[in-house]
Amino acid sequence: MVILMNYSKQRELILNTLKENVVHPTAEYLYGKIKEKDPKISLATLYRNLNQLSDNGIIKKIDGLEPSSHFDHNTHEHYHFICEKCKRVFDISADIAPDLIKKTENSTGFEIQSHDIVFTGICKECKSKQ
Amino acid sequence: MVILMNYSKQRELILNTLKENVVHPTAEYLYGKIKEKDPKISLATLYRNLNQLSDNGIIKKIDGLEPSSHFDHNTHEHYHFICEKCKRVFDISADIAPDLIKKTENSTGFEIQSHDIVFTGICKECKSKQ
DNA sequence: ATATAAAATGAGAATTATTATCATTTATGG
DNA sequence: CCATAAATGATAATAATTCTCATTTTATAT
Repeated sequence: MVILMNYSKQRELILNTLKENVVHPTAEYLYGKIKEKDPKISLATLYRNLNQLSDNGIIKKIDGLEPSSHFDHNTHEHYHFICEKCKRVFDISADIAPDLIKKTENSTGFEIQSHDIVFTGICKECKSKQ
Repeated sequence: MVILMNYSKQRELILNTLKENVVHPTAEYLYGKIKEKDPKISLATLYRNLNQLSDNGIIKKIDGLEPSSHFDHNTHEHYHFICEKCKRVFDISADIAPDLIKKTENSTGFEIQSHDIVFTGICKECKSKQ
Protein backbone atom coordinates (compact mmCIF):
# COMPACT_ATOMS: atom_id res chain seq x y z
CA MET A 1 0.00 0.00 0.00
CA VAL A 2 1.27 3.42 -0.99
CA ILE A 3 1.31 6.23 1.51
CA LEU A 4 0.27 9.47 -0.13
CA MET A 5 0.85 11.97 2.64
CA ASN A 6 2.29 11.68 6.07
CA TYR A 7 0.92 13.87 8.78
CA SER A 8 2.68 17.14 9.44
CA LYS A 9 2.00 19.95 11.87
CA GLN A 10 2.73 22.49 9.13
CA ARG A 11 0.25 21.01 6.66
CA GLU A 12 -2.45 20.98 9.30
CA LEU A 13 -1.77 24.63 10.06
CA ILE A 14 -1.82 25.58 6.38
CA LEU A 15 -5.13 23.82 5.76
CA ASN A 16 -6.74 25.28 8.88
CA THR A 17 -5.61 28.78 8.06
CA LEU A 18 -6.96 28.44 4.54
CA LYS A 19 -10.30 27.26 5.95
CA GLU A 20 -10.54 30.24 8.30
CA ASN A 21 -10.26 32.64 5.40
CA VAL A 22 -13.41 33.82 3.71
CA VAL A 23 -11.35 35.35 0.95
CA HIS A 24 -9.51 33.19 -1.55
CA PRO A 25 -5.98 34.11 -0.61
CA THR A 26 -2.74 34.04 -2.52
CA ALA A 27 0.23 32.09 -1.21
CA GLU A 28 1.77 35.34 -0.09
CA TYR A 29 -1.26 36.42 1.94
CA LEU A 30 -1.56 32.97 3.48
CA TYR A 31 2.12 33.04 4.38
CA GLY A 32 1.59 36.19 6.42
CA LYS A 33 -1.31 34.66 8.33
CA ILE A 34 0.49 31.38 8.91
CA LYS A 35 3.62 33.01 10.20
CA GLU A 36 1.59 34.66 12.95
CA LYS A 37 1.10 31.18 14.35
CA ASP A 38 4.38 29.54 13.33
CA PRO A 39 7.01 32.21 12.63
CA LYS A 40 9.60 29.60 11.64
CA ILE A 41 7.59 28.04 8.81
CA SER A 42 9.25 28.18 5.41
CA LEU A 43 7.72 29.59 2.24
CA ALA A 44 8.86 26.45 0.42
CA THR A 45 6.80 24.37 2.85
CA LEU A 46 3.75 26.45 2.09
CA TYR A 47 4.11 26.05 -1.67
CA ARG A 48 4.91 22.36 -1.37
CA ASN A 49 1.79 21.79 0.68
CA LEU A 50 -0.51 23.91 -1.44
CA ASN A 51 0.55 21.87 -4.43
CA GLN A 52 0.12 18.55 -2.67
CA LEU A 53 -3.25 19.49 -1.27
CA SER A 54 -4.52 20.65 -4.62
CA ASP A 55 -3.06 17.64 -6.45
CA ASN A 56 -5.03 15.47 -4.06
CA GLY A 57 -8.23 17.44 -4.52
CA ILE A 58 -8.30 18.66 -0.92
CA ILE A 59 -8.10 22.30 -1.95
CA LYS A 60 -8.43 24.10 -5.28
CA LYS A 61 -6.05 26.36 -7.11
CA ILE A 62 -7.78 29.31 -8.81
CA ASP A 63 -6.24 30.64 -11.99
CA GLY A 64 -7.23 33.81 -13.77
CA LEU A 65 -5.82 36.25 -11.24
CA GLU A 66 -2.31 36.40 -12.60
CA PRO A 67 0.46 36.85 -11.72
CA SER A 68 -0.26 34.78 -8.61
CA SER A 69 -2.50 31.81 -7.94
CA HIS A 70 -5.24 31.95 -5.36
CA PHE A 71 -6.38 29.05 -3.22
CA ASP A 72 -9.79 27.82 -2.16
CA HIS A 73 -10.62 25.35 0.60
CA ASN A 74 -14.14 24.89 -0.75
CA THR A 75 -14.15 21.79 -2.94
CA HIS A 76 -17.91 21.64 -3.41
CA GLU A 77 -18.79 22.30 -7.00
CA HIS A 78 -18.90 26.05 -7.44
CA TYR A 79 -17.45 28.79 -9.62
CA HIS A 80 -15.69 32.11 -9.20
CA PHE A 81 -16.27 35.75 -9.89
CA ILE A 82 -13.39 38.22 -9.78
CA CYS A 83 -14.27 41.87 -9.26
CA GLU A 84 -12.14 44.09 -11.48
CA LYS A 85 -12.41 46.97 -9.03
CA CYS A 86 -11.84 45.49 -5.57
CA LYS A 87 -10.12 42.32 -6.86
CA ARG A 88 -12.07 40.17 -4.44
CA VAL A 89 -13.03 36.63 -5.46
CA PHE A 90 -16.63 35.55 -4.92
CA ASP A 91 -18.12 32.08 -5.03
CA ILE A 92 -20.83 31.43 -7.59
CA SER A 93 -23.31 28.60 -7.18
CA ALA A 94 -23.00 25.65 -9.57
CA ASP A 95 -26.72 25.88 -10.28
CA ILE A 96 -26.09 28.32 -13.10
CA ALA A 97 -24.84 25.55 -15.39
CA PRO A 98 -26.65 22.27 -14.81
CA ASP A 99 -25.41 19.11 -16.53
CA LEU A 100 -22.36 20.94 -17.79
CA ILE A 101 -20.06 17.93 -17.55
CA LYS A 102 -22.52 15.50 -19.04
CA LYS A 103 -23.32 17.81 -21.96
CA THR A 104 -19.68 18.47 -22.68
CA GLU A 105 -18.66 14.83 -22.48
CA ASN A 106 -21.49 13.86 -24.80
CA SER A 107 -20.73 16.47 -27.40
CA THR A 108 -16.95 15.95 -27.42
CA GLY A 109 -16.24 12.36 -26.45
CA PHE A 110 -13.66 13.67 -24.00
CA GLU A 111 -13.38 12.44 -20.44
CA ILE A 112 -13.68 15.41 -18.09
CA GLN A 113 -11.85 15.30 -14.80
CA SER A 114 -12.33 18.83 -13.59
CA HIS A 115 -13.56 22.20 -14.68
CA ASP A 116 -13.77 25.76 -13.52
CA ILE A 117 -15.68 28.84 -14.58
CA VAL A 118 -14.20 32.24 -13.91
CA PHE A 119 -16.28 35.37 -14.42
CA THR A 120 -14.87 38.86 -14.28
CA GLY A 121 -16.77 42.08 -13.89
CA ILE A 122 -17.95 44.51 -11.24
CA CYS A 123 -19.44 43.28 -7.99
CA LYS A 124 -22.66 44.67 -6.52
CA GLU A 125 -20.90 46.74 -3.90
CA CYS A 126 -18.44 48.38 -6.30
CA LYS A 127 -21.23 49.02 -8.78
CA SER A 128 -23.23 51.00 -6.22
CA LYS A 129 -20.17 53.06 -5.25
CA GLN A 130 -19.61 54.32 -8.79
CA MET B 1 -9.51 61.95 -30.46
CA VAL B 2 -7.45 59.23 -28.84
CA ILE B 3 -5.50 56.79 -30.95
CA LEU B 4 -5.55 53.33 -29.43
CA MET B 5 -3.10 51.45 -31.60
CA ASN B 6 -0.93 52.55 -34.43
CA TYR B 7 -0.15 50.12 -37.18
CA SER B 8 3.01 48.09 -36.87
CA LYS B 9 4.53 45.43 -39.06
CA GLN B 10 5.37 43.40 -35.98
CA ARG B 11 1.86 43.39 -34.61
CA GLU B 12 0.48 42.29 -37.95
CA LEU B 13 2.97 39.45 -38.05
CA ILE B 14 2.14 38.39 -34.49
CA LEU B 15 -1.59 38.37 -35.13
CA ASN B 16 -1.24 36.52 -38.44
CA THR B 17 1.03 33.91 -36.92
CA LEU B 18 -1.41 33.38 -34.08
CA LYS B 19 -4.24 32.94 -36.58
CA GLU B 20 -2.30 30.35 -38.56
CA ASN B 21 -1.91 28.18 -35.49
CA VAL B 22 -4.58 25.62 -34.76
CA VAL B 23 -3.06 25.07 -31.36
CA HIS B 24 -3.35 27.68 -28.65
CA PRO B 25 0.30 28.55 -28.33
CA THR B 26 2.33 30.01 -25.49
CA ALA B 27 4.30 33.21 -26.01
CA GLU B 28 7.45 31.12 -26.21
CA TYR B 29 6.11 28.87 -28.97
CA LEU B 30 4.79 31.86 -30.89
CA TYR B 31 8.15 33.56 -30.55
CA GLY B 32 9.82 30.65 -32.29
CA LYS B 33 7.36 30.76 -35.19
CA ILE B 34 7.54 34.52 -35.52
CA LYS B 35 11.31 34.62 -35.55
CA GLU B 36 11.30 32.38 -38.61
CA LYS B 37 9.76 35.31 -40.47
CA ASP B 38 11.37 38.23 -38.65
CA PRO B 39 14.52 37.08 -36.87
CA LYS B 40 15.13 40.52 -35.36
CA ILE B 41 11.82 40.80 -33.51
CA SER B 42 12.15 41.27 -29.78
CA LEU B 43 10.49 39.11 -27.15
CA ALA B 44 9.37 42.29 -25.42
CA THR B 45 7.52 43.31 -28.57
CA LEU B 46 5.71 40.00 -28.59
CA TYR B 47 4.59 40.29 -24.97
CA ARG B 48 3.64 43.94 -25.38
CA ASN B 49 1.49 43.10 -28.37
CA LEU B 50 -0.12 40.04 -26.87
CA ASN B 51 -1.17 42.18 -23.92
CA GLN B 52 -2.45 44.98 -26.06
CA LEU B 53 -4.35 42.68 -28.36
CA SER B 54 -5.97 40.87 -25.48
CA ASP B 55 -6.74 44.11 -23.61
CA ASN B 56 -8.57 45.26 -26.71
CA GLY B 57 -10.46 42.01 -27.09
CA ILE B 58 -8.77 41.09 -30.37
CA ILE B 59 -7.30 37.91 -28.94
CA LYS B 60 -7.84 35.98 -25.71
CA LYS B 61 -5.43 34.99 -22.97
CA ILE B 62 -6.08 31.48 -21.64
CA ASP B 63 -5.24 30.80 -18.02
CA GLY B 64 -5.19 27.41 -16.37
CA LEU B 65 -2.09 26.07 -18.09
CA GLU B 66 0.47 27.46 -15.69
CA PRO B 67 3.24 28.43 -15.56
CA SER B 68 2.71 30.16 -18.90
CA SER B 69 -0.29 31.77 -20.54
CA HIS B 70 -1.65 30.54 -23.83
CA PHE B 71 -3.22 32.70 -26.51
CA ASP B 72 -6.24 32.26 -28.71
CA HIS B 73 -7.14 34.21 -31.83
CA ASN B 74 -10.73 32.97 -31.71
CA THR B 75 -12.84 35.59 -29.96
CA HIS B 76 -16.20 34.00 -30.69
CA GLU B 77 -17.79 32.81 -27.48
CA HIS B 78 -16.35 29.40 -26.74
CA TYR B 79 -14.61 27.50 -23.99
CA HIS B 80 -11.50 25.37 -23.55
CA PHE B 81 -10.55 21.83 -22.78
CA ILE B 82 -7.00 20.97 -21.75
CA CYS B 83 -5.91 17.36 -22.22
CA GLU B 84 -3.84 16.19 -19.26
CA LYS B 85 -1.97 13.70 -21.45
CA CYS B 86 -1.07 15.55 -24.62
CA LYS B 87 -1.47 19.05 -23.11
CA ARG B 88 -3.31 20.26 -26.21
CA VAL B 89 -6.02 22.87 -25.84
CA PHE B 90 -9.33 22.24 -27.60
CA ASP B 91 -12.17 24.62 -28.26
CA ILE B 92 -15.54 23.78 -26.77
CA SER B 93 -18.77 25.18 -28.20
CA ALA B 94 -20.58 27.76 -26.09
CA ASP B 95 -23.81 25.80 -26.60
CA ILE B 96 -23.12 23.71 -23.52
CA ALA B 97 -24.06 26.57 -21.21
CA PRO B 98 -26.86 28.70 -22.61
CA ASP B 99 -27.83 31.93 -20.84
CA LEU B 100 -24.87 31.58 -18.51
CA ILE B 101 -24.25 35.32 -18.21
CA LYS B 102 -27.88 36.25 -17.81
CA LYS B 103 -28.44 33.60 -15.15
CA THR B 104 -25.37 34.61 -13.21
CA GLU B 105 -26.08 38.32 -13.37
CA ASN B 106 -29.62 37.71 -12.19
CA SER B 107 -28.66 35.52 -9.28
CA THR B 108 -25.77 37.68 -8.06
CA GLY B 109 -26.49 41.28 -9.02
CA PHE B 110 -22.95 41.47 -10.39
CA GLU B 111 -22.12 43.00 -13.75
CA ILE B 112 -20.28 40.43 -15.83
CA GLN B 113 -17.74 41.62 -18.37
CA SER B 114 -16.12 38.37 -19.40
CA HIS B 115 -15.98 34.72 -18.50
CA ASP B 116 -14.17 31.54 -19.38
CA ILE B 117 -14.71 27.87 -18.75
CA VAL B 118 -11.72 25.57 -18.63
CA PHE B 119 -12.19 21.82 -18.56
CA THR B 120 -9.38 19.38 -17.95
CA GLY B 121 -9.39 15.68 -18.66
CA ILE B 122 -8.41 13.19 -21.34
CA CYS B 123 -9.15 13.86 -24.98
CA LYS B 124 -10.73 11.28 -27.28
CA GLU B 125 -7.47 10.46 -29.01
CA CYS B 126 -5.46 9.92 -25.83
CA LYS B 127 -8.29 7.88 -24.34
CA SER B 128 -8.22 5.44 -27.25
CA LYS B 129 -4.45 5.06 -26.99
CA GLN B 130 -4.54 3.90 -23.37
C1' DA C 1 10.52 0.05 22.13
C1' DT C 2 13.77 0.46 18.29
C1' DA C 3 15.40 0.43 13.82
C1' DT C 4 14.58 1.62 9.24
C1' DA C 5 12.79 3.77 5.32
C1' DA C 6 9.97 7.21 3.46
C1' DA C 7 8.31 11.75 3.76
C1' DA C 8 8.57 16.54 5.31
C1' DT C 9 10.99 20.60 6.69
C1' DG C 10 13.86 25.08 6.55
C1' DA C 11 16.91 28.04 4.32
C1' DG C 12 18.29 29.87 0.57
C1' DA C 13 19.71 29.45 -4.27
C1' DA C 14 17.92 28.87 -8.87
C1' DT C 15 14.57 29.19 -12.44
C1' DT C 16 11.59 31.34 -15.54
C1' DA C 17 7.71 33.93 -17.28
C1' DT C 18 6.72 38.45 -17.66
C1' DT C 19 7.40 43.49 -17.15
C1' DA C 20 10.04 47.75 -17.04
C1' DT C 21 13.47 50.97 -18.88
C1' DC C 22 15.15 53.86 -22.33
C1' DA C 23 17.27 55.37 -26.41
C1' DT C 24 15.93 54.97 -31.22
C1' DT C 25 12.71 54.32 -34.94
C1' DT C 26 8.21 54.44 -37.10
C1' DA C 27 3.43 55.89 -37.86
C1' DT C 28 -0.25 59.43 -38.00
C1' DG C 29 -2.77 63.70 -39.11
C1' DG C 30 -2.58 68.34 -40.22
C1' DC D 1 7.19 67.91 -44.14
C1' DC D 2 6.62 68.55 -39.07
C1' DA D 3 5.27 67.53 -34.58
C1' DT D 4 3.64 64.22 -31.58
C1' DA D 5 2.37 59.92 -30.05
C1' DA D 6 3.19 55.17 -30.38
C1' DA D 7 6.14 51.16 -31.20
C1' DT D 8 10.48 48.78 -31.24
C1' DG D 9 14.84 46.25 -29.70
C1' DA D 10 18.01 45.12 -26.30
C1' DT D 11 18.58 44.13 -21.96
C1' DA D 12 17.99 44.69 -17.04
C1' DA D 13 14.74 43.95 -13.34
C1' DT D 14 10.98 41.72 -10.96
C1' DA D 15 8.54 38.32 -8.72
C1' DA D 16 6.17 33.98 -8.24
C1' DT D 17 7.36 29.48 -7.83
C1' DT D 18 10.42 25.47 -7.76
C1' DC D 19 14.63 23.11 -6.64
C1' DT D 20 18.45 21.47 -3.67
C1' DC D 21 20.10 19.29 0.20
C1' DA D 22 21.22 18.55 4.88
C1' DT D 23 18.36 17.71 8.90
C1' DT D 24 14.19 16.34 11.28
C1' DT D 25 9.82 14.02 11.67
C1' DT D 26 6.56 10.33 10.73
C1' DA D 27 4.97 5.57 9.82
C1' DT D 28 5.81 0.68 10.04
C1' DA D 29 7.70 -3.87 10.93
C1' DT D 30 10.15 -6.52 13.96
